[in-house]
Amino acid sequence: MIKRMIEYFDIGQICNSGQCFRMEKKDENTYSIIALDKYLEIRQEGKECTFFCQEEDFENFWKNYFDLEEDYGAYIAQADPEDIYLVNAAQFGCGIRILQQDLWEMTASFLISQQNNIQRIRRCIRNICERYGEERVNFRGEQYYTFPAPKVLAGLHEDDLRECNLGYRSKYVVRTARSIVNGEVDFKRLHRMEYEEARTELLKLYGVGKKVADCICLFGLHKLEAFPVDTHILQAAKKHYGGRFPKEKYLGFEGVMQQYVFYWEICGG
DNA sequence: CGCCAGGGGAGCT
DNA sequence: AGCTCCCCTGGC
Repeated sequence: MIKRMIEYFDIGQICNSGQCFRMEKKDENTYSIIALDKYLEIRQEGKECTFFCQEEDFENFWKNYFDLEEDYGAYIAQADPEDIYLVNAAQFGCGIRILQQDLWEMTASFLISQQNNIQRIRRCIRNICERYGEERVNFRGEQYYTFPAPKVLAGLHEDDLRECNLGYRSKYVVRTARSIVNGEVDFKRLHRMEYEEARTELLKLYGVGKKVADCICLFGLHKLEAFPVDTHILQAAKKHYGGRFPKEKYLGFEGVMQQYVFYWEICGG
């Protein structure tokens, strides 16, 4: 059990920000998270966070996962003070962090996300994990499941994933898994690429367009300059910016600002 | 029952 | 860059 006082961290906001589909609210102050083969519970009261895990896992994994070394207050402070909308949005979502999640899981998750709502995305992913992931047991003695590796999903038929409620998106996931297994796209090399190059590489995957590629860059490769444009961001841009968000003001951390706008649009107002 | 929207994408012009 | 068509579920 690890206790820390953390600034600009709100596990509830992170859970609702739509970047992680394997985080659940257990009760008012407690959330559970599954990442790789690890299970964590966090309790938060104000700035005081309790991580229910071993010191070693916290230092070697979760600290990085939650991007705790990064100063998000510094990002928020750079919001243009004349941009009242953005200043308010950043304040409203000031506890959000860009999680450092698994590249393959993010790729599959955001393939599933298209023309889909967050609740059903969660259910799709839970179905896939329960059916094709590996079983583990948490510290409470409860079972949980890992996200299946590319080679597992590559061996499936499209209809197998339709049974997981993916609908027409199942062919995207199966074909992409095969592209990774047969080496058409080298996932290990993506981590060493700059944003633009990684994005171009991801766009080669069947079912990955600009929006999904940027989500993968932001959440799976931690490229903070990636700025996914979806329907909500587009609506906000029309309402408040005459059509296009001024992301050139935020070079290098465009994606952080995107999250504040997105979170405001789905949870604010 | 029909309609429509949910963090789009492919394929074409 | 903009258009059409594609296409699955759940809510109304």
